[in-house]
Amino acid sequence: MSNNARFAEIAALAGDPGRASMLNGLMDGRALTASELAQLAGITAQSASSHLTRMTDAGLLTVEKQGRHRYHRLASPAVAQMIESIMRIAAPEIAAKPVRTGPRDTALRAGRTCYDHLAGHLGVAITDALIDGGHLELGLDAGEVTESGRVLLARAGIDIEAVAARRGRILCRPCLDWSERRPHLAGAVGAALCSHCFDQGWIRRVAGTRAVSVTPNGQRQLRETFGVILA
Amino acid sequence: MSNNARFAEIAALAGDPGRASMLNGLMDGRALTASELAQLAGITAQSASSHLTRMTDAGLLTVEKQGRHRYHRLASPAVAQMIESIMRIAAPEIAAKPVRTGPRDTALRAGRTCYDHLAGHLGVAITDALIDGGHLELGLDAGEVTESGRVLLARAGIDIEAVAARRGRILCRPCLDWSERRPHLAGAVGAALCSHCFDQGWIRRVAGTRAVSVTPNGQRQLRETFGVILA
DNA sequence: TTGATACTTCGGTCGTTTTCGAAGCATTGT
DNA sequence: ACAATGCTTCGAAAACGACCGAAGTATCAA
Repeated sequence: MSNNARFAEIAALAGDPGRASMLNGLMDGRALTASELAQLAGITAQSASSHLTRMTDAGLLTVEKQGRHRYHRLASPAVAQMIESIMRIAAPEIAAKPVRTGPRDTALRAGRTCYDHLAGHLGVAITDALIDGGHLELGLDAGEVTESGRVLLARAGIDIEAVAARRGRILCRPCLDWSERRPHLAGAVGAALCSHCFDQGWIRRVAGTRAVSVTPNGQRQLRETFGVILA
Repeated sequence: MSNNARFAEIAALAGDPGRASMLNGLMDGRALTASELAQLAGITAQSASSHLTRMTDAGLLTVEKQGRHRYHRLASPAVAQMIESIMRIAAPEIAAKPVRTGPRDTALRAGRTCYDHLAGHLGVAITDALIDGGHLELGLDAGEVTESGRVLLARAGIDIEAVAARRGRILCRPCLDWSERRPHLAGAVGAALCSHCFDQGWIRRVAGTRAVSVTPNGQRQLRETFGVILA
């Protein structure tokens, strides 16, 4: 098949409302069952099954069989990035929201994961705190960790250089998933920060949901390390 | 309309073979007439017209009326990036090609523009030369200009800081358009470099095509400034 | 073994979309 | 004014794909 035909095929897969719902539902990086995805998209299990097969065959999803459940997840970060880039066009009002840089109410009411990094108020609060502290600079479609940010992250135990070496180079970018109306830190650095928070026990998944809760220790650490202020 | 519906609508627009052809045909950043796009996609003018209207309405394209021609171009770099991110999924074998870092044959047979930066052998040769010289580091999905690269570009008259300030921050990334089988420098730095080459008269558009030719002076400058070796 | 749950496959209907011929506008050139 | 060119609108035919009911397979729990 020609490259152009494959291009159209991939885009067409994302271009059905039902499949689009599923893809966006998987944007938090977790694996969902076929039934959950069917319900999410508001279609029957039969239809969902067909859609999921097609998306898996095309390399958009991977599936993991576990008992009588089949867990589906996005096949790669590249797929998540594709979804986000489409969303950027579809919902420009989100992308247009400026990254605020002054101090503000960082109420930490809800946190969630978004593919591989932190989103929700938690994600926004951490991102804001890093920016306020001069550790991070985030533009409309790219970002950079400052020298002080490197020091800070290194002191917290996150090896930016290792992250950079594994991926292409440092990849820092704003994420615009639309449950949050403000950009928050994604990319390799966002992912590293997220897994570090889990590893340190600062945050925990709320069982059965995509939400994360901040542990008491996590609240203290986030405040002391990154200056994240809790409401 | 819900965000999800808009998402699906945008993706579906890219998901038709004819429209996909047109979008990819516009990836070099130039404006093409409706007839040219129709021919490119292999469809009649009527069909093309309908497609172009829809894509323009959806914000994917902008149109400029000039006499009895209507010139269509991608509406924004964000659209180009969306197209590229879809292509990344559709043609993974291109993305998987490693960025070569050793010295090599930098035959400079053909150059073209790709949306807003240089592609073709010219784009690849410049990118390679920058990497070889330690001025640029380019990974799978992000890149960075090194300190020596900043000095080099500044000496050549390209103000990286100004570029960075205009866009979010420095945005350096590999581009994977599929006429070239190797990544080349895109992003804000790639765009700045490209326009600088035009401004300095190092390269010129070949009338009526998307190709650029390197002027004799350009060949000398590129060799002396960036170490680009011409075959 | 029996029944329930999770999911897939089959088959047919129905709505959407793409397509192009034909006709209609607008602009340019003579 | 008239014809030619570039493009759009209209209308109808054809193709495609999404959908769900029904039936089939696999796993789990008694």
